[in-house]
Amino acid sequence: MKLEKMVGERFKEKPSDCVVESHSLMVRGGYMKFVASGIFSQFPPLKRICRKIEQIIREEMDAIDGQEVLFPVVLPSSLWEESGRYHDVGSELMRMQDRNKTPMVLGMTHEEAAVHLVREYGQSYTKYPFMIYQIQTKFRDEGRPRAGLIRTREFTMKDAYSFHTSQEDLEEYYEKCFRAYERIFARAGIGEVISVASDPGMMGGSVSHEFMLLTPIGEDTIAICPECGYKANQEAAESIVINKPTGEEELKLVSTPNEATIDDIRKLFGVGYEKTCKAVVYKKNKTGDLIVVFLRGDLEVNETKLRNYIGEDISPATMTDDSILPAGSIGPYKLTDKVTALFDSSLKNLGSLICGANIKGHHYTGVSLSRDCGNPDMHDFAKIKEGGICPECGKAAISISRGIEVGNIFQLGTKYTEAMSMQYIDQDGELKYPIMGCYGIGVGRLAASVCEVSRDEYGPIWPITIAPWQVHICALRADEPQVREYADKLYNELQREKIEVIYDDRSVSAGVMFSDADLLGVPIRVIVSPRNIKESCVEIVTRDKRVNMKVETDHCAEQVKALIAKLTAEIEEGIST
RNA sequence: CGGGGUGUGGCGAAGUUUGGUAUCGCGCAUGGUUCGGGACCAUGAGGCCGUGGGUUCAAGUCCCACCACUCCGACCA
Repeated sequence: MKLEKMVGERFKEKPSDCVVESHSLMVRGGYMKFVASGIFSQFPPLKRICRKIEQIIREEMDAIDGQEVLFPVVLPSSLWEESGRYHDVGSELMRMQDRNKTPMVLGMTHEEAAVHLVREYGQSYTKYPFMIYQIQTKFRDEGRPRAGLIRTREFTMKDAYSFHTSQEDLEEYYEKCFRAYERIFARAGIGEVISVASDPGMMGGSVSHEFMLLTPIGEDTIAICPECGYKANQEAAESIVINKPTGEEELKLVSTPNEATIDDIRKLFGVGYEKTCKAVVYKKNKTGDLIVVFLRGDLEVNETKLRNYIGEDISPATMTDDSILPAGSIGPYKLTDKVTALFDSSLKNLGSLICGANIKGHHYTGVSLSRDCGNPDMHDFAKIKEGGICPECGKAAISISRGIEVGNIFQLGTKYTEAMSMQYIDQDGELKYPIMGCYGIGVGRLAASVCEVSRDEYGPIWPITIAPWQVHICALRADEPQVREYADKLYNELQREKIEVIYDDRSVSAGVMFSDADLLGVPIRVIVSPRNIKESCVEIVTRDKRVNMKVETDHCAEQVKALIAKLTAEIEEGIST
């Protein structure tokens, strides 16, 4: 490919609405173009990167006996009615009608389609286990797309679905897929991706993992224990708080006209967090019923845990002056029975708390939950925090990081096969529901993630395994016959060797040529110039600046090939087999 | 869904307070001079100032409505 004729253009100025580097570089580098919020077209460089990522995924899925299939983008709503998700899912599911007014949806995930495809096939236990996967466009009408390709509405995703006749078999396959994912990320050049335990959410099932690339711009929060290696998404991590038992004190009503927050209370009474009790109010989305969560003053509510406990959707409720609860003065003692009170385990052993009195501008001191509030049950509703206690090894060593979720895997169980009546006859002639697993990777997000962690101030530094081209020839002063003659020859020679090469023979200044090359991020660059030709040599440099050498023109092609082999080997070395 | 912000040639911005000829840089085209990190000179093309209404002799600028995009938060199967 000649750069001269490649569609898309590269430019210097950072687009005004880019807040993360991968987004800015991919727009500036002519990788993609904005079409609508969360919707992009891809220019050749990005398309090539995605194709390579897809190929890696394909090879690894095939290696664990995956069978590639293709589901439709547009599905009849009736299929989603079968699983019950047509009504469970919110507005992320794009709903529409076809010309006959039949309700249709745009596929945002394909569990239903997968079950639909194989439910006649899978009628006998002898067919199991098997896994089907596709690489295809998904559409999720996200409320808030952001950060370029990190969170889009339309995106390409590899989604895989496995079917088993026993939980043990699922677990064994899950483990195989886990390893395949590690190989995929390593081959894509981001072997540093970690796996974390996650909350399965409304997907159903029990066990699930997310694959996270740690970076400050990530949308997920992850708890890591450096002592024992425990890693979990913050929303799934158990929060453990151990309080030294405190003695009980006399209950006293105190006027606190100006104290509404925990910090106000601590200042007024000169106490630590172990004396404070925070109240956070939520409402059930369906009924509007209020729920108050009480927890120790220094902690925050983990809404995922709360949602899972309640079993339905909730959202934060704002208390106004005419609400039944007085904002800033809500407490467990003498609380109205019109709301549900829940208690976090962080309040255990605390015998003397300062709590809101449920009277505007008043607090009680000396509240004992066991003595005054009927000794309520306590559950884990809090977010684990920096320095918190590790649920695995018990040391107070948890560190909190941000990460991009580049893949996830779930043990689904029989949620979909039951809902959609997929059954097989087992050895004993009994009818049973197959057990499912599902496994996803976002292709574009993975490309953007690599860019995010592998770049410098001038552009991306693509790993050779997913780079849009392997070699970039910069012919400085291609108007000089000797330069042109040699560069043309090299270009043809490399292409004959099936090396992917982008050739820049434009009559532009060296600055422009190098800047464009930096933005394209091709790992190996060959510089042909009058200066080099005079010495019968060329320069071979790598985008990451680790290699910078002059070689004789006659040996250039073989040196390039050796370098490609070396860079590829470096990436493959880190891969477990 | 809650709260902010922004819409002016392809890109980045000024102009809006105080209404009066559409402005700058980059890019693009043509010619010339340059030539190893986004060169220089000259000439030129390109904009119903997000949309619709209103006020006014006159609206990018003031008023009303709408739309789009974006940031923070919520949701994200």
